[in-house]
Amino acid sequence: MNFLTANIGPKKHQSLAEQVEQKLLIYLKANNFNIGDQLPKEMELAEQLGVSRNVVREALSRLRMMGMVKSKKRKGMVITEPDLLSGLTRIMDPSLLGKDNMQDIFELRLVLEVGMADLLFVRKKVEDIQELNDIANREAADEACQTSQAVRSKYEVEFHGKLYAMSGNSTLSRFQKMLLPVFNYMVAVEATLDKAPAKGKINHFDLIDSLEKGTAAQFRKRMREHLTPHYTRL
Amino acid sequence: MNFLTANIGPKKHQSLAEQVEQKLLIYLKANNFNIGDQLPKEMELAEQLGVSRNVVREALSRLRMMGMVKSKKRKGMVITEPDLLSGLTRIMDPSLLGKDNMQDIFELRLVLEVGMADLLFVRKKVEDIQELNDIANREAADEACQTSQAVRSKYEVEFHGKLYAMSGNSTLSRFQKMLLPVFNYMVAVEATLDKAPAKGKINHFDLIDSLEKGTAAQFRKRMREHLTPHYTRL
DNA sequence: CTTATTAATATGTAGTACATATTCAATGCC
DNA sequence: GGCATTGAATATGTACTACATATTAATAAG
Repeated sequence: MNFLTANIGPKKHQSLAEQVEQKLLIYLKANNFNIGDQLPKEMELAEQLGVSRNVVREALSRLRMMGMVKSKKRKGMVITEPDLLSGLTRIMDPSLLGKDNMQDIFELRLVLEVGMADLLFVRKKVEDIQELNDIANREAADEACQTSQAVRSKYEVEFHGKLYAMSGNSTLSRFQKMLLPVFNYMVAVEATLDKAPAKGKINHFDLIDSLEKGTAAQFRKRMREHLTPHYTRL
Repeated sequence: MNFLTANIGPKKHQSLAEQVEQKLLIYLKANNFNIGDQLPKEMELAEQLGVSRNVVREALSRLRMMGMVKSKKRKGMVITEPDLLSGLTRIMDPSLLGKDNMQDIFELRLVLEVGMADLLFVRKKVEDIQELNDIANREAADEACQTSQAVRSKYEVEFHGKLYAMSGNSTLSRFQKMLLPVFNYMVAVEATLDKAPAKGKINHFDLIDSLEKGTAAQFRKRMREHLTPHYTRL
């Protein structure tokens, strides 16, 4: 049973490459392959699917991009584990995205940082708290924070980035890094609209304090408060 | 200035298709195109990049997959707005992903549902509350819930799906739908490990009640409590 | 038995040819 | 003149061939 001949329904005006991509995905999902398993060679796939090798390669190019397969010169192709964020890393850019998508991303960040609390409390380590304190202390000592939004932003990114890293969820952490340009863009737009990015009542020390001695619920509340300036954008 | 000749650094053993993809991405980002703008034709790109049309098409296949460009037979290619989740929709499948990635996704769901509270409070409508009540009432009246995990799961999905929809964040909502198979798989594994998916102390009516008359902070707390059975997996 | 050479293999790249869909212009008819 | 039809032009979509490249396997030489 090879599933390469699966009927993918009456999609309208789909190119062969798209159809083949779908069939390959069905094929991969249905056969429960393991990482490292060998795939048929391009020519075999082309014959089985009744298309040219060219079309097969255009479809495989997509799978390769997602990290689902890897190919070597004479070894052929093997299954690999896809990268969850392979697509996002390429398109997470203010110059490529529209207003709605950026708003969604902006909101997503707020959701993540407030919802992340339990992960942090489960996985926090004393060294982590120490590092957060270091960042907050450097921030407090840096006079440039008073005048420069860029400097403020630098510490903000460093502090919150550390929180994501502490979550122990590498997908989450990677997502945050990708999200930064979009978020910064949104904040910049915010600034031009005279919606001053006023500092919330809760600062980084308050967050650390809660993380160290408080509860997840309290931390969420403080984080929500800390992010209040951004929540006005909803 | 075309940026197609951008130096993409000394990446080792990259195929031409990958290199061209990168160059095209740089090209698109740097030129601040608008949706609908025309792109050079494939042959022109091939010449400018010094590669065959074949290679260009393999790269373009990826961009098409992400929804960044659309091409029509004689019109050529135009810029379109990429789909944030085009990659994820393809790979979000338990049979393709490994343990770590699935754990990340599992956690992500918990983070999202707890962190989502403020979006819900900003955007909730009376009809939404009504619909949530309908779901919860149907669930309470359905005796099959006592015996069948599948039936319980059905209402669970429906209720939480409605919450995502209420968030007003379509990316978030779409993500939830894609996340379901993975989450269900994790729960199924959970079940075999005898970690009974005991019901939390907070049920759907409690969540509705909070959403209707309470605060976001309270809702987060209840949602966290509602999800407690799953939080044991952290 | 080990090493060097050679052959075989599957992907990567180039190039040509043609199919297909769509636009645009020219033609011819009323 | 206005309008429909026809036909040419164009860019993508698909097929096919040829060869380059890297890697493995087999073979020959010492």
